[in-house]
Amino acid sequence: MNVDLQLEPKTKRAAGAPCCEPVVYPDVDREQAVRLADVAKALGDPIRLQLVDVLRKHAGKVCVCELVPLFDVSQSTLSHHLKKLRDAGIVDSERQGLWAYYYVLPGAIDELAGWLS
Amino acid sequence: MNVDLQLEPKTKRAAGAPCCEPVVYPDVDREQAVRLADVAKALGDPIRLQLVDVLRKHAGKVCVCELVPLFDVSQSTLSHHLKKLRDAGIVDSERQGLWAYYYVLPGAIDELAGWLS
DNA sequence: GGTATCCAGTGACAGATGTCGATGCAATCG
DNA sequence: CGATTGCATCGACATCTGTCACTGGATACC
Repeated sequence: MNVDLQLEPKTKRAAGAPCCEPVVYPDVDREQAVRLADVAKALGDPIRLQLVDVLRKHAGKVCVCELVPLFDVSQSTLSHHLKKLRDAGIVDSERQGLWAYYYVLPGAIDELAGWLS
Repeated sequence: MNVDLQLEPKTKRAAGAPCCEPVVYPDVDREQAVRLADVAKALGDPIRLQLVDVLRKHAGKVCVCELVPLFDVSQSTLSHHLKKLRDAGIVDSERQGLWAYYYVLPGAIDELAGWLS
């Protein structure tokens, strides 16, 4: 790796001529980029990232009432973040009487992890 | 994996008593979460994600004039996205006469990739 | 010097985001 | 039934974000 092709000294193009043909193209198409970016965006907040971290490491379903005291935000704000993670397909929830239990859906994160590696 | 500890039926707490003690804690501290979230946020836009994809796959330094025609946005918008990636420490640039060449800084992405895997 | 080219920055603007308090709602307890 | 509890949603607000047209600075050519 690190091929580092030497920067060929481009000469100024002739007046009116196109600058230069693109020689590189995206490997991921637009559609996949939107999917991956959606997941990355959902992880682009420290609270949401820590939420996912807690849920992943716990390897089970965690009650919202255990999550709220871990963060320095109001309960409604945390609920909002959990909804964002749900909308991004990263987590899902399950009602059990009064309580709601959250857990990670492994698939969505794996696609981003695969692209990053 | 998938231990799936059975959801113990919590009984309603006594009036005034705290709901339940948190038994799970984040594995990444706040500081690391901010760093990781910053990188994820920078990747949270399809154009920026494709930009990084192009730069990574090309394994070299790519001229801005090659990047512009790949995307359906104005030059100034693309420059704005490149600045965001620079600010996040994901890419850096190098001037060569009139042209600017961008390339990926491997480190920043690796930390996020490690956390995701 | 004068002109053309590449690219970063500015200003503007609509829309999204993070946050809170207040409210709503279903389930549970007494 | 009435009261309480856990959680989602609403309304409001300030801030951030993505986009464009325009400007400006540096470099290269004639």
